[in-house]
Amino acid sequence: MVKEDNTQQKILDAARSVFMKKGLAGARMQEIADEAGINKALLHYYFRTKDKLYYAIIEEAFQTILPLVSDVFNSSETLEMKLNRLASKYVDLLEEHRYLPLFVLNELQMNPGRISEFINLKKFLNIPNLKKQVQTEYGLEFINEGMLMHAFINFLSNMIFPFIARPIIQFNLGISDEIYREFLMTRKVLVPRIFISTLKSMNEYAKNIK
Amino acid sequence: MVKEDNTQQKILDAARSVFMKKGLAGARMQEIADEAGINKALLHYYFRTKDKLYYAIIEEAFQTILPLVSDVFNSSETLEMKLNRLASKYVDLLEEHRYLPLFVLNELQMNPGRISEFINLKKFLNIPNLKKQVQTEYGLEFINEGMLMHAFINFLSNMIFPFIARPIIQFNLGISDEIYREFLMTRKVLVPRIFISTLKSMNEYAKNIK
DNA sequence: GTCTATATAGGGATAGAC
DNA sequence: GTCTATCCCTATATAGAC
Repeated sequence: MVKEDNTQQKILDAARSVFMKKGLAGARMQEIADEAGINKALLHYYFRTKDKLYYAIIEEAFQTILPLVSDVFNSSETLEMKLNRLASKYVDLLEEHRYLPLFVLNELQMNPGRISEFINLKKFLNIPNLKKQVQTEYGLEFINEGMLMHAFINFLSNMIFPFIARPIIQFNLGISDEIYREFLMTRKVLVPRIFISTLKSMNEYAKNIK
Repeated sequence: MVKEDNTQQKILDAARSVFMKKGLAGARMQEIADEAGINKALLHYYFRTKDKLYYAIIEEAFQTILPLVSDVFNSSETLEMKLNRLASKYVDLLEEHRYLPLFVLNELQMNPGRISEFINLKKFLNIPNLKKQVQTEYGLEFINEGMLMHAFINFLSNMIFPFIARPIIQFNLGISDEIYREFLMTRKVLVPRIFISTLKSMNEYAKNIK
């Protein structure tokens, strides 16, 4: 009991690191053991199978992301505040956990059903409520739910994709870690602003069509 | 020599399908052989190792994407036409090859260097030229290269991310293939329009700061 | 070119001592 | 709880017949 938490934590840290870089099939139990400074048998003592260890990490990953989103969306702030807070938190989170987004997206691609227990998009993406806020706080009365869907997906895309595509962008354009980091930090304020300006533009467009 | 092209093609088709779904480590030579309707030994006869077969598929994937982008960017069309054509082609391509984007992004994450021979972002992302077109065709004189970089990354994000995140969005929001397909098709015209409206908004913002 | 059969290694998992 | 040794299956790769 003395070292239990400690060893378990070391295993989880090592497993997270290896699984995020290599995925389930690519990861080696030996490599995880090495990185944790223990031997293979002990991995199986704590987590009976590779699969179980993997899903401990998957669950942990989702529990890292979700409270953050949930917290913002269940607040009673103005839309502007919500967006700014969400963008800011996202950038910090993904900057710290560089492999997280691709890891999560891969798991969702491989196994969309298994993850449903963790994620409930509907809970966060309350379109009717979003619509109300857009109307009362910005007076955009021609915005419909379809437009909001597009705008929200764009918001997510703009937040997450620059992290996923980071290797190729940085490598190919010869951008240093430092510069790319600044680029990402700028987006904390830029992306929410673009979300609003996009909605305004959509609203104008819809008004003129009518 | 009689069946060579035929068998080789069957192998490539099968390998593409399996590698895209499972990745390098997750794919099984047996599964590829089965899907190609041949046996394992023949795989090794045509492509000596799993690795070589994998990189044949990787190369093919990049050769599918790049001419498309290159073609658009080396044309002398207006910016609006370029964007519309690029968006339209992208959507059709990714709709047809559902696993392509995540497959490519994974490879780039795993092995950013190895791929550099295929991709030359600098060639496409000619920021000075883009800036000139923005100024002459839309009169946006306050747009600088940093803003263009953000706008272009947003454009890419908005095009690609909805395909990557498709499983979770569809599954979780209970959206049918049919409806999500319509959603994506709409973006052929929507995303270019948002690119321009974003630049206009940035231009206003920059003007007022000055 | 294509097959069956097999060599060889790698890696997940367990037994058992301490 | 932690280790060493080992089991055993799976998967890549090759040999060799046709």
